[in-house]
Amino acid sequence: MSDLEALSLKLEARGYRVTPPRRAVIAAVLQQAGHFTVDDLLHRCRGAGRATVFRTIRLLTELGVVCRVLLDDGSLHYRLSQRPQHHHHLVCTGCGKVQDLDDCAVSDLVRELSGSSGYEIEGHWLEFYGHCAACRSEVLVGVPA
Amino acid sequence: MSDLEALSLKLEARGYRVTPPRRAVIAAVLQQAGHFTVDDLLHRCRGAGRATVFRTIRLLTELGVVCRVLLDDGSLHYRLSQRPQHHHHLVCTGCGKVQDLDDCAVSDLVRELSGSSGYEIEGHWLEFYGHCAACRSEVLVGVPA
DNA sequence: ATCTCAGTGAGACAAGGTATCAGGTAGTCC
DNA sequence: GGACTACCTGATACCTTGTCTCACTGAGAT
Ligand SMILES: [Mn+2]
Ligand SMILES: [Mn+2]
Ligand SMILES: [Zn+2]
Ligand SMILES: [Zn+2]
Repeated sequence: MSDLEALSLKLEARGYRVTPPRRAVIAAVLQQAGHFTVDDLLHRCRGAGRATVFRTIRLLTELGVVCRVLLDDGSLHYRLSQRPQHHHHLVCTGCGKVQDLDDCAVSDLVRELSGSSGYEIEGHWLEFYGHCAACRSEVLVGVPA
Repeated sequence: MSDLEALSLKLEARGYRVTPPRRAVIAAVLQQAGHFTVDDLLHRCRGAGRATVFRTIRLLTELGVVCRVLLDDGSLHYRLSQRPQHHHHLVCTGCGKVQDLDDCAVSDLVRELSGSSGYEIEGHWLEFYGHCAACRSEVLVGVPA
């Protein structure tokens, strides 16, 4: 079964219709290599209007099919989710490569904070930025000894 | 010395002129209770054009006078900084109250990740969301026993 | 007095996203 | 099959959060 079929079934199981525009958006998402904006998608996806692309991305986000990636400049990108559960990202600011982090690194912290702060903590944002090994060695090549 | 004077000196020390529009923006910032948008500021601040308000907020952010607060919906607000150093926030999604967290809770984590991931980690975003004690007890009042 | 340059505001522009609304179409019930 | 309905669609207007352009101003240096 193709990824597209699998996602179609997932939508149908949730009561959503799998229409040609939605199929087009999903296909475009599946073709994206790394993280992308809705505009990227629009350029690679004839067969769905702008509003529908935004609506479908929102849908896919709610279903956990894509995840939102917050870049260091504050802009939001999207990305085909590699993990169904809650997780965070390590983004290379050189090449844009994204590493999904296995587990939520702050769950202990959240528990601790819940106790000490008096707040009931219900959510958080966490993203890391840096340079991947490949981009680091590239930089080194350019630097005189 | 008033806060306004102190900030004026800080600007001058960095080589910036303290002009009436800048003074107006700073005064408006000092009057804000919690976090605010530039639009909030514009409504409470005659004496500076929109572009200047944005420019001044950017300046104050660079100087560490205000900090950016990322809300759970992804929108960016600003806030008079209570701590000069790098820190994170705990935001009440009920009343909007912001708690500044003393230290960066993920610095150990960053070090650990730097080793295990092969990335050189240079930055991160971290914000927590929840309900403060006051908002929690309010909710309880509304809930039937 | 003149020069220079940081700062200014009006307004254009841009990105990213939502609201509106008339029209299309899939599925359902008879 | 025909009628109904609920979902879905795209064009378009609109909104927010900024940045850019550009002619102008005004402080301060010489
Ligand atoms: Mn992810
Ligand atoms: Mn802060
Ligand atoms: Zn890289
Ligand atoms: Zn609260």
